[in-house]
Amino acid sequence: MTQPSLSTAPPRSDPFEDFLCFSVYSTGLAFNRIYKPLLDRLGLTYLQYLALIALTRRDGQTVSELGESLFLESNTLTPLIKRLEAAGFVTRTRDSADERVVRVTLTDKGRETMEEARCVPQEVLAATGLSIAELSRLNEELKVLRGNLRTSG
Amino acid sequence: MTQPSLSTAPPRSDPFEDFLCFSVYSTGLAFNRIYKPLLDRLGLTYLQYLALIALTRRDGQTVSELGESLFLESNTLTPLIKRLEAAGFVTRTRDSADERVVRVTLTDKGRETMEEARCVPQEVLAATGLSIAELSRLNEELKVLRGNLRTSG
DNA sequence: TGCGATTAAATCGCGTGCGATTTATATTCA
DNA sequence: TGAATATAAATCGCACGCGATTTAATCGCA
Repeated sequence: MTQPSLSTAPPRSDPFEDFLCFSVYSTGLAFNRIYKPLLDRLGLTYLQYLALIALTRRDGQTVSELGESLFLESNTLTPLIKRLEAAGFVTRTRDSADERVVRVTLTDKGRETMEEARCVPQEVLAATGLSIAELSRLNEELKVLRGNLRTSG
Repeated sequence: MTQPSLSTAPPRSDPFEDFLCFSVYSTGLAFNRIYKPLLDRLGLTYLQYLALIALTRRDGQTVSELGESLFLESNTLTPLIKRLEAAGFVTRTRDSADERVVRVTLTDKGRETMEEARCVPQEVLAATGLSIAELSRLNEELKVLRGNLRTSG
């Protein structure tokens, strides 16, 4: 044997090939990298964009209600919403009927910015390179997986 | 009409139902929440665990090589690896042939900890509630999606 | 009524991710 | 050789996520 065996060489292939969790994780990173330049123009981060989508669907939600949609809690959302408020996208007001509750409301600027963001989903869709049917099926499978992970946790 | 129309009521259902990017994002969060208690016992975060897996497959990798596996760069990896070093899991050494390069090597403690982590994948697998076939198919689909996102970015 | 329990948000500290820049080393090629 | 270029890590600042705790308001019930 004048050549070192290829089969004993240290593996240089993807060590996470078979790790579903890593595929989910790294696909999330990849999505973020697609969104970033699109949202930078609007002065939004991905999570801020999600929060504004939720408020566009239903304005005046409480921090907890937003958290149920986003699967996040006040330790993450309170600073996020304060940054959205500081940037002029939303206002935060204590509920007069229950002073513990903070309601988050879109400003005109917030609504206008979400109008400008109308084209974002199409651009992201194109970047996935998948058909609507494929995307839809993958989405359903992930929602099942997420549900399973959440109930077993 | 004595009752307000249901169809005009503000939607209270999941506003991200049809967002694949959100399913990926939130499934990633859900995975992290499954891993956290399992890895806390070992004194590792999820990303640290991934880095040690990569090193277990091939020890002595450079920061850049690790980055290729993890889809991350030195701005994320350098602090990560320094924390792993401070915790005694790895050593960092400048490559004598090229002093720009830093090689990361598992310590005995690092190898022992990864031995203790052997059972982690099974526990996560169980938490997914999916069959091996389903997991494998989903994994392949996500890898295609990730590849598409990366080439279009 | 009042006081203990509950609830909603906020706060704090730490570990990612990442754009932008900097530092140190190696390479290139006139 | 040596100055310009390229490359590998490191550094910096900011925005998440989240466990743990705190603060403030409401509820429950004797």
